[in-house]
Amino acid sequence: MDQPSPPRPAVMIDVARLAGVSHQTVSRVLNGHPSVRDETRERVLTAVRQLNYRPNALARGLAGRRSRVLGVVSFDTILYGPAATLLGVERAARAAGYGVSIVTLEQLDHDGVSDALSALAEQSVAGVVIIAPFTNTAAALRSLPMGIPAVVVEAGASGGLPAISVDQIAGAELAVRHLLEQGHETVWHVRGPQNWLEARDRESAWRSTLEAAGRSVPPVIDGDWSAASGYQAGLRLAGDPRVTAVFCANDQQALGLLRAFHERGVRVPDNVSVVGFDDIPEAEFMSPPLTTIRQDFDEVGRRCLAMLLDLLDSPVETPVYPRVTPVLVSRASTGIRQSANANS
Amino acid sequence: MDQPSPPRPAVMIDVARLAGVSHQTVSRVLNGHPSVRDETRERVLTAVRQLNYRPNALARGLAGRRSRVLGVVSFDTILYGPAATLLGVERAARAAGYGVSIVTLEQLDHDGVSDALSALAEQSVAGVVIIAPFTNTAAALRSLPMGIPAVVVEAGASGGLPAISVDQIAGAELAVRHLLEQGHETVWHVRGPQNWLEARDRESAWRSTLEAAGRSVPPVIDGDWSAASGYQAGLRLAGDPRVTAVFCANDQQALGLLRAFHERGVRVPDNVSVVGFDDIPEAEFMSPPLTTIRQDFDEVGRRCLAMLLDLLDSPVETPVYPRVTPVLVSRASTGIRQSANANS
DNA sequence: AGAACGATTGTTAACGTTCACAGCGCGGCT
DNA sequence: AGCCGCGCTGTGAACGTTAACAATCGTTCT
Repeated sequence: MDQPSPPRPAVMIDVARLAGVSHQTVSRVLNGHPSVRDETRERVLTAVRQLNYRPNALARGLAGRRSRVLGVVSFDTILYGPAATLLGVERAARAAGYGVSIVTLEQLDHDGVSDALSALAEQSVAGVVIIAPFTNTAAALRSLPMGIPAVVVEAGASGGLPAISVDQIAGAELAVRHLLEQGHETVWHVRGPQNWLEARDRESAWRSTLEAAGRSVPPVIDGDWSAASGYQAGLRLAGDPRVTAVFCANDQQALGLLRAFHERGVRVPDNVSVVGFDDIPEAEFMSPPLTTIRQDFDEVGRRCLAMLLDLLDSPVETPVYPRVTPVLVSRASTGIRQSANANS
Repeated sequence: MDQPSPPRPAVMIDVARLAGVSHQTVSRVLNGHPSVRDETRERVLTAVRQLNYRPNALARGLAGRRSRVLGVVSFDTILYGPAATLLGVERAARAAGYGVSIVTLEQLDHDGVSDALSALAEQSVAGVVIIAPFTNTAAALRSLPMGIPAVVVEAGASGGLPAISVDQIAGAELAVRHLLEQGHETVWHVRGPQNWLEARDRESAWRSTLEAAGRSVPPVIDGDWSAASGYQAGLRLAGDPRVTAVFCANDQQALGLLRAFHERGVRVPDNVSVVGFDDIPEAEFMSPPLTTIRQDFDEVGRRCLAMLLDLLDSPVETPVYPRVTPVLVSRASTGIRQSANANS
């Protein structure tokens, strides 16, 4: 009788019939194959619109080799860094006509990464972006017998896998130099969790920058990215008169540190200057507003995708992309150190 | 010659051959069909392990009807709420054996939602979770001629679509009551962006709770979730002696507000009490630690998924799930109001 | 003029799985 | 004895697309 809007969505053969061509011609038009007459192409496209036809990605993936879907393996998508990177990748992927499937890791060991990758392989994703900047991710990846093209975010020397990274070394240098230039004798450091590569890079750059400037290197304080750990570090540092400048491995830790200082009557930046890392949206509104290192995660996402697409085209050579350079955002939590230089 | 590890992954027919059965029997074993002899099942499973066989999700989706992949339409995955919900949904989905494809909305209008849903439909997802709590999402959804089962997070009366939501009304009531109980004459409100349903709910609950208690309702202050907008609001409220208690629509706004108060010498909670909403991880370490309303996003994610799976089983009746109840987390930003009540 | 060529289109066979149905062997019932 | 039914297994045909090859037509080269 009537089917004003067919309950079953149109498929390629329907379009072909309506346009009076074969299904293969429709396929050619959709994939931009050159040898199709303009008049035919028009006819097909009209039919496509008329039926509101959308090609079935599953069938596409099955028949062809590529699946227009990328996988993303992430860790804690509530953390600012991973979340921002994920968003960047997703945007870039969508712009390039790819869908994005995500898997968040529960455990960080070899099996965790392996399971995640298997799950994605099952969906036959065309490629994978791994946002899991752990020291042991590299090892896990190396031993993976997978044929899927993959790029890694922030994984340092990750077993030969192509990687995109923000230049953590440069960032930490910016932070330490900024503090030294303001007249501080040295800079203390609240580092991030040791199984994160970024944390290690920041710590070692902090150390080497101090050494290069001929300053003493104070003992490092442990942290785990959380504001709570920064708070603990703050309580520990608050009593120490030698502490005039602190570089926190991320902004949340800096927040906790500021809180502890505030409680203990340590004034920032009058008594102690503080620098964070990331430039989370809240940094500008902390008490006082936090000087920090900004990373362009959107750019990271874009480059990741560009790299992955390069890799899909020519799987032989691994493209090399430059590191993304972070910048210093100077706010009220750091100030010129008045005379009274350190102890004496 | 030799193929110690075949370059091409094994498929079902390979398993069948190795186990000495037909491909269909393999399929039955994999899908838990009851009528397979135990001995046969064992033989098949052994072959599966031996070949490291993983079923191809694309082929599965094409042949059967279901595709073991769920779609998630989200908005700003850097915001705490959406990010946490996304994580919750992903975890629950993975536990149920589903993959998750995400699409983040760029624009909030009808076309945006429509495009996102089309993109997911193309991948023939089994169902969709929509984390896009906008006032006009509802309208966009209603006019969507889609056959995909969908559940919506926080969408209030969203055109008959099944929805999971945190009880915003109850949350806002908790906040306002808490402040009134501490002796405040009334409570001011910095609301969220007007196109978010949650913002509207919180505002109207704030209003009605005040009215129910017979208190005057001060003019509402605009905000947009950002700390920056909270800061602006804070500057505006700081000079006003009538302001003794403020309920911010989210924690970021509260952060900005606290910053503005701090700058203007308004002490919290001595002069003004502040309550936020969400209980972001940073809330505990603000200056002072923020009293706020905690939402259990993990629970939201779990229920979302349970609901969607129910819906997949029986598409006829829309299951009804209770709202998730938020709780008050009392911290130092609110305190008992000392005598000196309001102005005069 | 004959043949070979390029442009355009159609035909058939994959891709790897599930679904629908047909078979087989065995026990219990009439 | 024959028949039905049940537990188990196999066979063929989908699903919707792309890849590989064949076919047709008008043109150009020798």
